[in-house]
Amino acid sequence: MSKNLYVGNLSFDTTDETLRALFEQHGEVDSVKVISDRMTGRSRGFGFVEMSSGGDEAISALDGKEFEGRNIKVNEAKPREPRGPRW
DNA sequence: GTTGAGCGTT
Repeated sequence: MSKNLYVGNLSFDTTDETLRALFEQHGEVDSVKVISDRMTGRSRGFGFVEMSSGGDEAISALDGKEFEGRNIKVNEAKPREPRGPRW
């Protein structure tokens, strides 16, 4: 079973590969996605990590820890919401 | 700097 993790307060220098490398130290990373504003292309400062195992360990180990100069927040992610009525 | 997206038919 996989676990979906939310990672917030990320540095704007953080990428999907750096995030993956960080989480792979505590479990099996199934997929990583760093969120960026699709309109501007700039970083939003947060991302998501899907882990096949060790997700719980990664949360307790990486939550509140400093990463790339920023204190990151890690916890289980919630289902994605609709993008909106129309934009 | 805080909870993702797709532009067309998965």
